[in-house]
This record gives sequence, structure tokens and C-alpha cells, in this order.
Amino acid sequence: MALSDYFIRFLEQRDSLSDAERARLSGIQTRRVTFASGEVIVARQVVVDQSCLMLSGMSARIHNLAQGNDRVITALHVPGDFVDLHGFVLAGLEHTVIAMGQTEVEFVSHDQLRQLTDEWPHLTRLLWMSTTIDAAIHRQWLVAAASLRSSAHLAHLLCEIYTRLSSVGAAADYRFTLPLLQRDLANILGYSPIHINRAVRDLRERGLIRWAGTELEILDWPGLTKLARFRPDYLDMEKLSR
Amino acid sequence: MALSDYFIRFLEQRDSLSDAERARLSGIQTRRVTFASGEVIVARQVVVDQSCLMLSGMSARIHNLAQGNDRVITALHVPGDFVDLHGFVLAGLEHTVIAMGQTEVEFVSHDQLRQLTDEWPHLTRLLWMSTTIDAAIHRQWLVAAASLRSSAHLAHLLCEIYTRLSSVGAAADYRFTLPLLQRDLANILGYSPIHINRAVRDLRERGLIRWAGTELEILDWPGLTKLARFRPDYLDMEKLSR
DNA sequence: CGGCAAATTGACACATCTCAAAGCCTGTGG
DNA sequence: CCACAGGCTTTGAGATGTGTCAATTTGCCG
Repeated sequence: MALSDYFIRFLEQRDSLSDAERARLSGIQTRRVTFASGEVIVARQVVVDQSCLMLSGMSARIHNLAQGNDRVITALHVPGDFVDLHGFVLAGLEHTVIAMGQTEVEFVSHDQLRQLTDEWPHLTRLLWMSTTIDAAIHRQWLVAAASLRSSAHLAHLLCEIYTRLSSVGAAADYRFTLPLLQRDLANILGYSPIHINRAVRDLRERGLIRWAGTELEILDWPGLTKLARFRPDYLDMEKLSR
Repeated sequence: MALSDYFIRFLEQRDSLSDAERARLSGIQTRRVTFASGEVIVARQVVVDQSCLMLSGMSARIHNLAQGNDRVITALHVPGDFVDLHGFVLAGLEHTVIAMGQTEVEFVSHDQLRQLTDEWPHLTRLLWMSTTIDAAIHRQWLVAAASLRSSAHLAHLLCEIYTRLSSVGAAADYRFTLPLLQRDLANILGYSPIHINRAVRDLRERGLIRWAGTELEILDWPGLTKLARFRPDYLDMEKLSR
């Protein structure tokens, strides 16, 4: 199949594409695959010859620790994200990517990416940009981890997820589907599941969120962003020539 | 001046360069500047038209928090690092870069980088790679923050710094210059300076390190890496065709 | 209805923060 | 050479944040 529009829209929010560039991107051939919750989308440290984009649902980068079932999640992906594009230039991924809830992704071969980057320098810089936005999100998670307490830290994550989902049209009206368990939030934020539960209760008691099953609603966006000191500039959503 | 060899060696550790590529890189013109400890090398959110490489000393990416003097450090740079190359494809940096101890850097104009990336796709992928290694380090810091207690967390940072310094020839024999105060370590790891002090004492009492002024010696490398569960694969030091 | 995983709660242990004070090192001026 | 000042390091004590363990409740699914 042809590359979906999601990623192209992601790029066009941040720079202008010529008609030729848009056509070149649309000409990329992809293979669509659906995954059930918890399935491995990309395995760790396998020689990779393709990268994948999110079409629907969410996925996470998981780092398994030596001992026990402990795992740490270092990234979450929403529709439009080029999940493991960094695998194209790295020796191999030091993490696994798994589906959080049911997801649909599309795979692009590295052969096609190599051809594209050999001939289209501006598009190459835009692909590159998408991996550096990933890195900016990593940095913001580091800042949040170092400076926020559990409730505010959780609030920050929810603000980011909603902002990213709504920017690609996958959420609106302060409601979204959150296909994560409290255990998953614990693995993202570095707390015990029990402490996450207390943080969730705290946000509920402050009247900031409503959350049942996989449906989450932000009841007080100004309050939530204030608690989290959320400033979305790191998501780099300005339109510029790159 | 011409681009120094440091970064070229960084690339050649990870992929092969043709003679033409090596010559093309050496042809890049740079401007060398020396900074005193604490000086701003790259200011936040200014429109940037150049990026810099470390020649000597260390620098850090600083995120200033809204209130008070609180700051978080999300990256440390050693000689050979292309410190803010991500600024070439991003809209602007959401952080400041400051000198830790006296440093020497060289600046490369984005005009030159744009020319290079317009004509040399393989070199472009290698520049790209260097930013994705940065991101892999960010992820490892997230993993360490989520899974290690203070002493082990500090040990992990020291293992990483020594590994990165020695891989570019800036350290050997388990000794290196660490131009950081305990306050800086606190800003990196997300602890109070007082707690860092206790972690340092702990590592000393276990006979793992010796540290006086800016000179640090690792007395028991196996012990330190074991405590930190340090696995350097995320630094991506394999040689491959990219 | 029964069974299982997840969410929730309570009690207590451990980790880390804050505040305050003392010790150490270095540069400066007398 | 000494006295002093200032910043950094070190230590102690009590407050707060978070982890662990155990038990209960909830919700979903067969």
C-alpha cells in the first residue's frame, strides 16, 4: 500500500512540502499490520531492515531490566509517529516496541528510505527532524522526572498525550482513549503501581480528570497544565523552512 | 579553521568513510571559541544559524525552570560531541548549553551543513546518527532514573562519562577530570545536593571511587558497573554501514 | 455464578528533601 | 604570614515522598 497521510500531515505542520515532495512521499510502499495489545511490534537488537509508523492506537518503547519483570517505558507513540525511524541510522535498537491496546502500523523498508535519502535532501532533513522531536520529548521527560512530584508528573504526561493526540486529530474536547494500565503509567513515570494509583486519586479529587476504563477526560485543562507546569513548546509545532 | 579530527574519528568508529568524504568533512570551516566555566555557549530559543562541537572540556544542556534557580541538566557533552546539531533541523533549542569548567568549542554554520546535506547523503545519515545516539543516551538516563537508587544512579553516570571520555581518548586508566560540582550532579540526576553528597560518600566507603577536586578515579570498575547495572551498548559503538 | 486481573486501601519501612549548622578550601587584603 | 570571606562540602535531625506487603474491592469475561 501507499504511505498514509498521517506522517505527511505531521511534516506539513512543521514545514512546507513541494508537490513533488508530497508525491514522492506518497509513492512509498508500505505493509500494514495490526497488532493486539501487548504484542511485540519491533524486537530489540534484531537486525532491522524496516521502520514503522503508527496508524491507530498507541505503542511504547520498552526497556527490559535484567532482573524480574521490571520494565521501563521511555517513549509513547501516537498516530503519525515514525516510531523507530532512528533504527534506520543506528546499529540496532536497544529497546522493544510493543502495542498498547490494539494498534495498526505500517512498515517501510530501509531500502526505500535509503533511496529517498540519497535523492531528496530536504525530505531527509524532515525525517531527521522527526527523530530530533522524539529526543526533545525524551529531554522533557527527564526534566519532568527531575522536577515534578508524582501527581504533577502524571499530570504532565496526560497533558503531553492529549496535546499530541489532538494535534493529529486523534482527540478533541479534552477526551481521549488511553489504552494504558496503571502499571504502564508506573513503568513510564518510574513509580510503583500503588503510588500511581494514589496520584490518579489525587487528580480525581482535585477535579482535574475523569478516568474510567480506557476513556479519559480532562475536566480542567488550565488546572492540569498549571499543576504540571506544562509548556508544549518542546513538541516543536512551529512551521518553518528546514 | 578547518573541522577538527575529533568528530571525524567519532564517525569512523561507527562507519567507514571514503577518502572523498573525509576530505569533504575536513573542508568544513569552523570558528573556535574558548569559554570560561558557567558561560553560555548556546542560548535558548534564539534563532540559531550555527551548531557547535566540543574540542576540550565539558558542557551541559540546561533547562531552567520557571521558579527559582532550579535547573535540570538533560545532557553532558565530551570532546567530539556535536553538541547542538539537532538545532540544525529543529525550530530552536528549548534549552541552553553552558560550559562546565573551561571549554573549547568550534562552531559550524548551518549554511555549510545545508550544503553538505544537499550533496552528501551518506554523510547526512552519519550526522543524523550522531543525534540519534544523543537520543539513546537520553533514553538510558530515563531508564536509570526509573530503576536505580541514588548511589547506583550516580555510579551509572560515572560509568557513562568514563566510557565516553575514554572512547575519544580523553581519559584512560580509570582516571578523568570531572569539572562538575555536587550541585551539578544533583541537577543531572534529580536529587538534592545533600543527597548527592551522601551518594558520593557511599561510593567512597564502598571503595569504588576516589574523588578530590576535579580529579576522579574509579578504583573498582567491575564493582561500579555491577552496582550501576551499566551496559554500554546504548552508546552504539559498533562499526557498520549506515 | 465463579474466576481472574486490575484497581483500591491501609500500615509500615525506606528513600529522599529541607533546614540548619559546622567544616574545609581557596583567594584576597592587610 | 595571617585573618577573613565566600563558596562548596559534609553532617545531623526531622518532615515528606515513595515503596512494599497484605488484604479488599471492583469489573470484566467465561
